[in-house]
Amino acid sequence: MKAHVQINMNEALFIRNPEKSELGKNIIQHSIQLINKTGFEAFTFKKLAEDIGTTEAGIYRYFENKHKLLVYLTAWYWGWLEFQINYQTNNIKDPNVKLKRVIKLLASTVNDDELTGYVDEGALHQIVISEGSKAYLTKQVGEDNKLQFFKPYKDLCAVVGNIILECNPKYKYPKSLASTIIEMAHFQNFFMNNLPSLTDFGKTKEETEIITFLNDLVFSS
Amino acid sequence: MKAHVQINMNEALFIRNPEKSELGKNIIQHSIQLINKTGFEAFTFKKLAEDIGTTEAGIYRYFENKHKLLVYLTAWYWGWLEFQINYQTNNIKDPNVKLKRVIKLLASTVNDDELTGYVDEGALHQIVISEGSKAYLTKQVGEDNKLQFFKPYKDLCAVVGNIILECNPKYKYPKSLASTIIEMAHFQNFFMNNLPSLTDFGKTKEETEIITFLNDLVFSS
DNA sequence: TCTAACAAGATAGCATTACTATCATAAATA
DNA sequence: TATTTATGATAGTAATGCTATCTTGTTAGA
Repeated sequence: MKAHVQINMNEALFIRNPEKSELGKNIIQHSIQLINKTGFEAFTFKKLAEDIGTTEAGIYRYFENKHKLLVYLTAWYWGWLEFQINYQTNNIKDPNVKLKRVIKLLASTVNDDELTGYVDEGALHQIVISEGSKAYLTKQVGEDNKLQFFKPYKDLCAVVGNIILECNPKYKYPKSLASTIIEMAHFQNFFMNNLPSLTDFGKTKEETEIITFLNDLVFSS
Repeated sequence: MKAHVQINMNEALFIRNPEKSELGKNIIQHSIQLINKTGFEAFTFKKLAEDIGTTEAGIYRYFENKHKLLVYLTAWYWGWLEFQINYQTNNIKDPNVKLKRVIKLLASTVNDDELTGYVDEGALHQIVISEGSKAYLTKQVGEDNKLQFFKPYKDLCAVVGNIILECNPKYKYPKSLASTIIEMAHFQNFFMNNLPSLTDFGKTKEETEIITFLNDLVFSS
């Protein structure tokens, strides 16, 4: 029997837990595909319902609105990524090697994780790149934060920040550097593919170059 | 007579040039305040029209939709900032001093520029921090880019990238480092004020600390 | 096994958003 | 003076973002 990876989700993000029903899992699965395809602005619950073969009202029984769904998806992704990082670095002693490994995980294309059935991590990774910031770049960020919606993201930053401190206990800005590399792993990827002149990787479009850039940035600091 | 700073705007961003009429200037001025107050999602042309005392149709004669207006505002900001940077660094010889100056300009609260009448740069700076990324994080980024909507942003990155190269001609990632510091000047500010645990400045909330962080990041690279 | 609870489908409806169109009027210009 | 042009006033329409209700099928408890 295969191990089942279960991401612990904040209850306030949904009305009914989507993990616990077929319709719920369909909502997650199809919303990832649809957001990816149309972009978050053009994405509506009506289209999603049509896609799934249910009704708009059906979706609203799970999520209050599309913003909460986006926050759910990104939170799930950060939770999953932290698990990946812990899993893939837990036997590494050298903090420098560890940090390199983390950067690689942050900046690499994600392959679909078989252990998580209905979630397509590759597509979700694309959503986090293109739409992720919209989860917190809102006027309600304060309230959302009080409800702990961004805890998985903050936890991940804390994990990365601590590895940075292990590498250099005197470094003064571990948290800011952690959020910088996490954001930049995604932004440089977006720029490389969409606004290439903002990067130095526009020609090759190789994410290994992003990794090298981030390594250089981090290890000279 | 005072010099008049005029930012050269892409004609494809508007239907009628807002700089050339009272209503147009009102649209710019009031949209900056309203987007700042309500956030871009809740901002509508109807509310803006009520604010100004005109009609929705009146706004549509200037801008096709609110996305174009946002792109216009951010493009204006980048154009203005590049002018500021050129103006405030043109007599500096030492590229290191120059780069420090640029970082300071990028990460400091903007005071309203008297030379630009109807534009409140301070408020606009806040919009660029909170909403700026939404101008390009869309599905139409490719088309918008073909129409040169992001030229002012790219030009600014190029300017910063060149200063980086002056400091260290061997550095391999000047453009990526430039876009990183520009983005981070804004993101660290947003995080500091809204998700403070993602930064190391949450307690003091001093933007001087962001500047120190960015300087450290850049000059160790 | 009967029944209550619940999930989901079906349908309706409503306020707001995101526009487009038309007509009248006032101001600028030729 | 005639005419273009900008604005205001008003209307209308499709899509969006919900909420409500009613029904049916499924599940779980008594």
